[in-house]
Amino acid sequence: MKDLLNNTPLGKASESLPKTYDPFGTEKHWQSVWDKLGAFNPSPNSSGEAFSVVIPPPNVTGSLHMGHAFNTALIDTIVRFQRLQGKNVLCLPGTDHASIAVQTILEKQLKKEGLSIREIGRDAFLKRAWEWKEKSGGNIVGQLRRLGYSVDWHRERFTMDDNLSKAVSEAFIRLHKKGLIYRGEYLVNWCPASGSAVSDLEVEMKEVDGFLWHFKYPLTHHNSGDKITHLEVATTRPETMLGDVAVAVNPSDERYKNIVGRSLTVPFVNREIPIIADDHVDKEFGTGCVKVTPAHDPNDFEIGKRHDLPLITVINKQGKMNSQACEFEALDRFEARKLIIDALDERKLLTKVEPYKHSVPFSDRGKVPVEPLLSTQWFVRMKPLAEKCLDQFHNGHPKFVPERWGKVYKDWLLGIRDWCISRQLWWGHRIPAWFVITETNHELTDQTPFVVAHNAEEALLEARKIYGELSEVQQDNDVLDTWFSSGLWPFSTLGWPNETEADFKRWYPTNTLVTGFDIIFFWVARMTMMANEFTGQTPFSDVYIHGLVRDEQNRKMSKSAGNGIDPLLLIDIYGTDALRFALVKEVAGAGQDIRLDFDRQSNTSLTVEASRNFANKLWNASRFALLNLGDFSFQEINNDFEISRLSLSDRWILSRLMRINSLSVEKYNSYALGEVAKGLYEFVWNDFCDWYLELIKNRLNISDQPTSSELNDRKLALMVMFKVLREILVMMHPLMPHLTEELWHAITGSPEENVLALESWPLLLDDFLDENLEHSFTQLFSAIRLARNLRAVAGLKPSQKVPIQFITGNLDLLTTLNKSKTDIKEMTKADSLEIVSPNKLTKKAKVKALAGVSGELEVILPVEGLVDLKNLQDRLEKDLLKANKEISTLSERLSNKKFIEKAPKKVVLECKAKLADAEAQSLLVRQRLIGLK
RNA sequence: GGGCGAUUAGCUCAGCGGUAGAGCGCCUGCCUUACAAGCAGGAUGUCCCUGGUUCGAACCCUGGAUCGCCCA
Repeated sequence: MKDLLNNTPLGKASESLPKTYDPFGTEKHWQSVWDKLGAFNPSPNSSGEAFSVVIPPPNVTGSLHMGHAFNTALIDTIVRFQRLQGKNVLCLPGTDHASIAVQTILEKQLKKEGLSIREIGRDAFLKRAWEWKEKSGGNIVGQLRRLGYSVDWHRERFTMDDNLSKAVSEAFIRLHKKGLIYRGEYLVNWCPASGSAVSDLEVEMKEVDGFLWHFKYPLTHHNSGDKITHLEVATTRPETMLGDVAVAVNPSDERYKNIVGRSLTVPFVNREIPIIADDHVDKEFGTGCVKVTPAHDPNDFEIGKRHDLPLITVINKQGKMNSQACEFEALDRFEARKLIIDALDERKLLTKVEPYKHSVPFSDRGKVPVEPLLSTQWFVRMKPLAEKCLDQFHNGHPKFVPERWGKVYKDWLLGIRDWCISRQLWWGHRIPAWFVITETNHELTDQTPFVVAHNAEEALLEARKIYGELSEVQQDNDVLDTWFSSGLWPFSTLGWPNETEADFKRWYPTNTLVTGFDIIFFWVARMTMMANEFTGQTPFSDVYIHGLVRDEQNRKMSKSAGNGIDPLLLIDIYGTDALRFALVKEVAGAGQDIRLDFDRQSNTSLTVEASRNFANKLWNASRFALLNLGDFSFQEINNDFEISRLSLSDRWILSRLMRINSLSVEKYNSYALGEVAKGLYEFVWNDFCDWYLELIKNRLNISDQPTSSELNDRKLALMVMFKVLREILVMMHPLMPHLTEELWHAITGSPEENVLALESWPLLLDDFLDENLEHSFTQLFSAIRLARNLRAVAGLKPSQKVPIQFITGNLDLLTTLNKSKTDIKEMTKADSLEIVSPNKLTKKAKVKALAGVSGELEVILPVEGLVDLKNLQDRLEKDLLKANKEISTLSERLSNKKFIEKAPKKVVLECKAKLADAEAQSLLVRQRLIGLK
């Protein structure tokens, strides 16, 4: 760009911009300039109020999807705005190791090669994982860069970096010391596909069509007086019957009152089990008898605890029946189900099979039903952590936008449950606990004691201190839930546990967290809990929750559903700024999901195309400015102008400019980014391009021998145009960073190293605000539209010049129109223009002139015979109908006494004014219609 | 079962007490030397239904319908 400008003769910038905006070279160019300048690498020592954001780290699972692009667009818009506000902004990027997801991918790859992780071993597997991380992480970083993300790449973090891993072990150790981490045998959600426990949050309930099987358990001992010989139970999972340890009934259930305490015999395993009474049993459901399998069902587990029942596991970690399952041993759980049904049927114990819709817990990642399984795992005691957050929340920390998500957050904290943090995986942070195996004869059992430490040496020292010099230790094989490290993200990335780090001191706590509502529990709440525990502060003041990107059929875009759209595909077609603008503009105020249209046949999106067109509009407005610059230097034109010499239209556009400035600041600050985008879109396209640029064309396009006053006015118009344009570019910059940066340099001549990204937000000058003037211009514009409409209705050629008369009895309007006579003439292609009040009209148009009416304004085009007047007549009749309808509704309202009494005066007056307008219009239209006949 | 959200023009969505708006699409004219990725003009709505509050309801409140999400 710079070269083009310098090479043009006479320092003219004209004709240096191509006709359409080509985003591709521009984007690459400015991204590298920003990089080179270190524009987004703040120093903690710089002045300015601190503003910081940590980005939600994408998983290193391959590549980004539209959701990331959306999140990125929002965050980058916010931080770029804050930079323009003069703040010392840190936006810190990074990626997440995503234990389960990555390990799943790698295991699939191994399988293709005919290998398994057991075969290649832990070290070789981890080597592969790191290779994968390098590749995927690099890919993701490349994608984020193409989005124009103004983050500090020098501070890029990965959750398994040394420092962050140290933070993880430190956090674990501290929690353990406080007694908030414990090891226990509990029913966990076992995912047979990934071979690991998963947390409650990683389980998704799905409605499935299944069956409810009813079958009988016979009483073990018959008494002669027994009316009942057996109890009937119902279940959706018959295979668990082998692990049944009781049948429960409601204590108030008359049907079974007498046999509580007796026992039943479980078929196949021939186990004698008690009939117990428990309040939680629903008398109405099925037969009112519930089989109890504490080792395989969370509800039964609770019943088991209450009644001190044994736990019998019958399904193993591979999802197969174990040795407790007698003849069904080694069968897959679903296979066993079938055979057990058959066997029950054979023994005449099966009484009923009914189709039944029920919820089945599925593993998020493995996409298979999870198996509630008894196992020893690590847990975090969450209640104390949650309580701190609830306290903070009551004091307004963090603030949720939109507010309603705060309630979701709070409710979850109120019902908090302990968090299973161990995962039977290899990729991730290995649990910093070492078992003192010498205490249990070199075997790892649930009784083996352990020590918690930062590393093996420390662990060994600790163990020997407690258990004697001969102790040997062995580290726990499992890794931590990925969210454990994500929970530390806002402070581990800034240097914690070293709280004296400059970054930590300068930028913690952070300001805004921007993320989707789907991870409020997973991530947001985990971060607030960890942060309150370890730093004593809520890690961000605001949480801006946005919706999800959905596809054209309203489905959530996801890789697994295969309906994701690669953001780069759209970027390649329309450019980054177009995509970003489209995403931000679609944001609803209330954090709704956004739907992005996309034609998979042609790879096109009308929404993004509209934004691309807007980018082009802005491009061409700048091009227009440059083409008119003539011999002026940028310096001359960018100077302050004399306010007293401004034309009405100058004052008008400056008033509009100030209005959009203040509106934008307000909306940016309240995260109403979509409204900022819409507001600027309208201002640029309608006010600036459609009206202002059109209005000044005749001032710019002066004669060959201009007078000095013409020359001065031309310069003034240029100065105003350039000022408005410059400020538009600053305000638009957070939304379309590349385009605006390019145009900024083009229209200011700034050297490359003075980037718009680091400019200051334009001053808001209240003196320019002029509400009355804006109102006058609204009237002026409708007058022009009226004339144009008349031309169109009459079928006049756009180029055809005609005489035009404006007639109005409204003095204000008359003044307004008279002041802008030249403009009106230009905008309506009038060869002569008369603006008069009705009584000044010398000779009434006797010819069958074209006439249009709007309110108190009449427009007359005295051209006879050029057109068929039928069209015009229809038009007028329609206007009349409309006016009369308005008259009737308005007069009805005004005749309502209560309305006059109770409605605000202002409303009543408005109503009267409107009625007067409508009556005037009706009268004028009728006169015109008569005139036509 | 509990909670949340949505329902407005053909499509995607704004508006949230004072006679319905935008973009896209559609119709009619225009290659008017910034932009055809454009310009000018135009058409289009029981604002899901139902009661109620109010002088006045798309907007607030009852109840309901449909769709979607979260939690159990």
